[in-house]
Amino acid sequence: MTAADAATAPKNYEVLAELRAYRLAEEAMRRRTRESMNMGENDLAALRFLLKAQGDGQLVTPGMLAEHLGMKSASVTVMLDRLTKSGHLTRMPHPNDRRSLAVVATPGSDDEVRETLGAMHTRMMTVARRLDDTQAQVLHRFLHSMSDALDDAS
Amino acid sequence: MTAADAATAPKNYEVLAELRAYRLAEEAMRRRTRESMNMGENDLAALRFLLKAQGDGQLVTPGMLAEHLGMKSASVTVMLDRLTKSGHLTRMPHPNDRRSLAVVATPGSDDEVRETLGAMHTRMMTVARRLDDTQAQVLHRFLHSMSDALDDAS
DNA sequence: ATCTCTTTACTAGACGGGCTAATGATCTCG
DNA sequence: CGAGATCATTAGCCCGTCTAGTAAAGAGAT
Repeated sequence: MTAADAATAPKNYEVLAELRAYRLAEEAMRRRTRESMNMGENDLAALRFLLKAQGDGQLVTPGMLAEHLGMKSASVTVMLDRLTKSGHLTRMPHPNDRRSLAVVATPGSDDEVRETLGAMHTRMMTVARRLDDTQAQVLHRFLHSMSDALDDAS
Repeated sequence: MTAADAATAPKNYEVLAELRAYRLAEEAMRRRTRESMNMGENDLAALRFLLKAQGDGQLVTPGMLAEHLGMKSASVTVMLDRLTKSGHLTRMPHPNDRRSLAVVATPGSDDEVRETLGAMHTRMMTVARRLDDTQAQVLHRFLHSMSDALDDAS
């Protein structure tokens, strides 16, 4: 494959197609994960957000989840019901504000996510670490430019 | 910020974060588009698929849409109802198979999509075209490796 | 030619997951 | 203390998908 690649110089306009292919691969991975864990897009995102915050020793409230996921506080309530019933998290009293509450992930869900996503993340990290400074620079510029191109207030 | 960037060589492990940032930008763009056109994810994807096929002079049937979008034929029927009512497409008799039908986009929807997505696509194309062969090669390898990393049957 | 199997889109009914509006509890500040 | 803001929750709705079942039409065998 590398021999063929070296022979056929990759045309720059093909990069867009490859970027699209990458996006498709990522979406497929997300779908697999969701299906294997029997939960929706937002449920999984909430769990990831929760685990990350928890790892940083931060307290998460339903309101924070609502803001981060871009959904209404009412919908978050129902989502928490769902995730509580499935045993992924627990509602705990908020230490300072008695109106609010602290959302904490159960130990099991922590393991589950790490197990599912950990290996993949390691593989991606490995790819990234192999880059030398020049290559990292190319990617840095490219990704930034592409992000800007998407922002339409360019 | 750009001055700081030039001074601080981008570390390779930051590339993952930048890739993530790109994904977020893309998702945001998609959401904006959907909201500005008042339609869901699949509706828009169907329209894009339809316009592309139509541009290639190809006939599109509901069954093809079902396969491409990964949804059931029944759901496609309802989607077609929706998109027909919103004036984005029309059902026409299939020339050969009287069981089936041809889905065609209305001229207005063609313009609408091109207008919304065209400028952005041009900007992305411009970024891609600026790459020299070496840079294209770096991106080529990186995107492929990342896609592989996601495929978990590495 | 007709009988059978397959394919195609459609209808009906259910469900999941989001939204809005309204409510009760609690905090905050004049 | 009292008025208004803020937090999670509940109730009721809607949208978009799914499964199951149906009618119409093509394809192939005898």
